[in-house]
Amino acid sequence: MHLSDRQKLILTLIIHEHIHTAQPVGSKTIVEKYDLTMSSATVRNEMAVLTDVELLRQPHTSAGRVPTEEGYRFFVGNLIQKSGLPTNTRRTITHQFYQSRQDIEQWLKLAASVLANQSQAASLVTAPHSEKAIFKHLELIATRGRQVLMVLVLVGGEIRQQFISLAEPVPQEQLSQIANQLSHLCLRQDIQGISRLQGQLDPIGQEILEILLAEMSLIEESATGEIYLEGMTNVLSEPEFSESDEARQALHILEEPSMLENLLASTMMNTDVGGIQVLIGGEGTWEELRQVSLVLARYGDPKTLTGSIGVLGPIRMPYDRTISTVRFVANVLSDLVSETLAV
Amino acid sequence: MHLSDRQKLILTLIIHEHIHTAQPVGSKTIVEKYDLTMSSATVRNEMAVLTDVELLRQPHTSAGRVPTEEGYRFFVGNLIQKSGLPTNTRRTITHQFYQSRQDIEQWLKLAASVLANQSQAASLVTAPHSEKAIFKHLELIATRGRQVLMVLVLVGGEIRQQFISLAEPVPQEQLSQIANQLSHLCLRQDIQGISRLQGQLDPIGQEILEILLAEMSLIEESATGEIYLEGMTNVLSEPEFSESDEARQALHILEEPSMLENLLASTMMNTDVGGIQVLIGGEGTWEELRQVSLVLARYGDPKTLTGSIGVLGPIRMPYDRTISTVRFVANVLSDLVSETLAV
DNA sequence: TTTAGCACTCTCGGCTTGAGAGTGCTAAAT
DNA sequence: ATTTAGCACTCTCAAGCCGAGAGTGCTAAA
Repeated sequence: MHLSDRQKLILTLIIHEHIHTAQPVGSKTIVEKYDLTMSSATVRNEMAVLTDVELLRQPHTSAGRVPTEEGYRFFVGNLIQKSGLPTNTRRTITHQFYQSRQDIEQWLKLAASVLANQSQAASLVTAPHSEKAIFKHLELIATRGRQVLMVLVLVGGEIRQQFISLAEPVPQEQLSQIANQLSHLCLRQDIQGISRLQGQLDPIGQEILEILLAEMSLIEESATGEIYLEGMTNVLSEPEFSESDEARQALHILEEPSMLENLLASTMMNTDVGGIQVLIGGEGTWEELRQVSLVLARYGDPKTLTGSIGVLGPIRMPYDRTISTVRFVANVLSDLVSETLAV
Repeated sequence: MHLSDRQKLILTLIIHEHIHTAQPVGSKTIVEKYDLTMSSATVRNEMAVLTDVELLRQPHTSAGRVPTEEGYRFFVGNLIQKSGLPTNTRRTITHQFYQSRQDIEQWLKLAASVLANQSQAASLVTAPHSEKAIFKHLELIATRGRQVLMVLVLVGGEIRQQFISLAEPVPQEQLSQIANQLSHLCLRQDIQGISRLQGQLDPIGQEILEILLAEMSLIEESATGEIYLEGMTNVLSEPEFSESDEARQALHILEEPSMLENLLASTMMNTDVGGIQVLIGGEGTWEELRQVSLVLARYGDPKTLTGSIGVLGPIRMPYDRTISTVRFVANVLSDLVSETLAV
């Protein structure tokens, strides 16, 4: 299907208008609001055509037109390349990142917060995560009796801490020594490498080694890192969600880590770092997302550590703005991650 | 104000009924539903009295009665002592905790999840936090160039990790040595104690000491630990929130950490561990909470480490059930925390 | 090809109306 | 002195009706 320039213009204007009135838009409205040189009748004819090819829809005979999901997709398709963020917005955002604490967790929270505020919608950010767990460093800290705090650092910077309970109390001295020994033996090894050490250590070392291995497989198995959400309430203030049930279902997906991981896994599979995915109205697959759209991106270092960020808002969200924000924040995070965390 | 037993009964029944119909309840209804031995006229007379003392309210002349906030308070007051959780529910919950990973973070997430599911409302859990930061252990892990990962453990078990950037690159060997030295020097010291070490160390040690101090004051300043939320969407499915704005405002408070910390600080001040606070309809102070109630509890070790947990639901929530759940989960957490984290 | 004009359709808010729910009062019954 | 039956009264709510307004599609002229 190919559209004339005029048809594209009209489609764009209708979407644009609908996005911030949340109302069906009529022929007269756009002629007047945008000072078109043609008459409303002409617009009406074009609108009829656009309705035929299912880019527009009329809720009822005598209402204006509303974009269909296909319409939004067309619109977004034309949009996804260009669209930059205003320089001062970029500056504000960058500034916030560089004056926050130099800490990956802070950055991720900040990213979630920036996305939520800029887009006035719900945002999600997953911590960078690598598919392959490679050992970097281990610490053991005695707490009380047999309880020991284990801190495991992976190449790339993922950190897990966990309280473990040993078979018998071990003094801090000895723990440090074991940690040191293991740190050296395991450095830059993956799970296979480390499991080869089994049986070569004293009993306590062996005990810890097993816990270590269990933890590392756990990390490899999980599909994403920690998930940060923000701005759920923003979505609720959109007029189309005053009958809250539609919004509830969508937000519920965000709240349920397993569902969200699924969604991200299946969506981001074929998206590389720097790329943007726009999911409009659930794309026929995700029933619960029928009334919302998702703008998603990957960030990080393609081969090693990646995470996802995204925004969930009403279908009639300001895509240009949202896409550029998401893309920009993804880039900022990519930079920060590769600066700080790389081996 | 003192009520006759019959009045109490009627009040209780009305609240009970209203809680699961979400409708005003009339005299005839309760006589029939609860097989009362008196007639509806009698009930009506009593209802008139209860309305006079503002425990009940009628939305309009010819509707049934609805409890006022005061009414709920009276009801909850009679309730707060007793109310135990069914044994099998207790078992289910305990079971979940003991089969989860032995990790404070997991426990807190689990607590949030249990509360949200059991009460079908929104839950909040703050990580245990002590007002006084006491040093336990320090680790420094080289990552790349001047970037160093610092892991700080406090007595009580709070852990902070942070990437720091030193003036010049330092090899892991030396970092370990510094960490060791500092760990010994600072053991069980508070901020004052540690600041006395200033100037007695080599330049790198000094640099790290300062970051350490900054971090510790940051911890002391913050009012709560990490906050975990869950089940926000549960609240949205309540009928009174189909006009979503009321719910939005309340959920917004949960989403905004500063507001929530405020709320917790001012509410929990005079609640000791094991105690329960029930905030009904914002108690006149919290405008945004007018339409909701909060059931809050403290857990942890009174003198050292405490955190808060709570449930936010519609005013007409099943208080008995919610209170016992919150109390039970608080106790479980207290046990786990004191078992694991104590010095 | 575009546009003016017009008849037509459909929604939406306002209004009315009747049914139903629930009350409060009064007078009789216990 | 309570309790209860009876009844008139009040108010909401859903349904139906109406007219205004918005917007369309078609036709015929420019």
